[in-house]
Amino acid sequence: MHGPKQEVFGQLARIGNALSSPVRLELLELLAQGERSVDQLSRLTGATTANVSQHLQKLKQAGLIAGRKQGLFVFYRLAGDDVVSMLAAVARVGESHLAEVERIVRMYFRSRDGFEPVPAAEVLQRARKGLVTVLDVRPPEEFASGHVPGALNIPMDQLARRLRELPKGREVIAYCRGPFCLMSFEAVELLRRKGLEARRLQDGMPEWRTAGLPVESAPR
Amino acid sequence: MHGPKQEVFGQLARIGNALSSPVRLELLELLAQGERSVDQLSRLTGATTANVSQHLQKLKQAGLIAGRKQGLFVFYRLAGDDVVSMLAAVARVGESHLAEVERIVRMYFRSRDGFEPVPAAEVLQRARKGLVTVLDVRPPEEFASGHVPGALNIPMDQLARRLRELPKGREVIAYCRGPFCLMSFEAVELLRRKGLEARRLQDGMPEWRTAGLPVESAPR
DNA sequence: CTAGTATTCAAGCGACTTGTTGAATACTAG
DNA sequence: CTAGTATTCAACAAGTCGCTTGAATACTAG
Repeated sequence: MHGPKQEVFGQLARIGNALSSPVRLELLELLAQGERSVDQLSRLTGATTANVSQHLQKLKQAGLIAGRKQGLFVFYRLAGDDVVSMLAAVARVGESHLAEVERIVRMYFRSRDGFEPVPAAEVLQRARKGLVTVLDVRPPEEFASGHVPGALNIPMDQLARRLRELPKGREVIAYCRGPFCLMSFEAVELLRRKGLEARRLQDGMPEWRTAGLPVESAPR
Repeated sequence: MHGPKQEVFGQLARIGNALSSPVRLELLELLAQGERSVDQLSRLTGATTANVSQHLQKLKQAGLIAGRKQGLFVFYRLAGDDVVSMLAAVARVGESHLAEVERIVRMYFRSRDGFEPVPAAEVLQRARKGLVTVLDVRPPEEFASGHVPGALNIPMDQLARRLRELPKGREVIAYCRGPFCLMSFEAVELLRRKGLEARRLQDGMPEWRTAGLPVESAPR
């Protein structure tokens, strides 16, 4: 049993294979924020450099990421926006058909934020009118790689002591890396405890970008 | 390094794992046509029953398929339309970023059909006006599970001797299982050799259904 | 050139995956 | 009940995967 169809499926199986490790999924989530070098990724995930390198090779062979060498560093990035869409599709299937995912989401994520997340289009509209403060709680390098126009960047681990930087009396819309990134949930929880009005943006930066919405980035 | 995010990624990795075997991808393609029993699948793929059963278990654990027991048979089906969308997303990534897939598609698929495939919306419109004949070249059971309204079913292996059943002077739009199913390509090639005007429908039945277009199915 | 650093390569080992085989289970027909 | 069939389970060998370790490569700084 072999033919062109089987050959194509054999190739597509390599993509599946690339997606079959939690470590690689995390690497993809990080790369979806912007390009990163091997040891940045190594530090962010806690894995050894060699190990991260091997995982990146595998992702590269599956066509999901591409590398760019600059001096001593190799900067990896997602191969295209379609990769983000694919990951979103996988996440959607997981959320609707894997009981375990549903359970974790309900337990750790939804419990922190009783409110519905705000759709991207609505946020864009209200931000343009100056009605809300958009808050990006990711690390500065990720913010620099691209963020919602006009967003304020206060990394999650500094939010508690930098609350005064937030304009008074305006609702805050927080976002971070994506649907499984806890930071924006934590941000909303913290802000509400401090008496501010806060909600989460639906999904994170990669999805915003893929939806074709405007992205602002810091000059290199 | 572990937390809710890692747990979710661990679960999603099971979906990746399920997609990491060509055999399982083929099973999913077949199940996307409609529900099937284990030994139907075994015969269609040529693998042993036990082997197919094991693969189905894995797909089930990943939440991609669900089984329904009826008498002696267990009929498996896709867990939902989002699974079809996910597979389409994977295929799109493969086609745009894996050189090997591009090569195979160009070599075996595109070479048979120099014409652009027809988008689903256009086919529906023209079929309703009676301007084209929609031809389903899949096996009868798959046709019975759901087909384009008004389509004619002539399985590929019978097409050569049943050409007369096609209405004269009308363009034929052929379709089959999906983008990597050769049958509709072969059908178009055959029809054109015989002097008929023929083109392929963009994608196959599962994508048509998922796009929310009307589906007709035979009474049980 | 040399020293230093980011990345990749290579080897090793335990754990897991794949397909096969043969038996066990679950159901229908009679 | 018995016979027969669809499916699943269990055990096996061959192969692959995943992480670690230590060395090799490729580049910059000086």
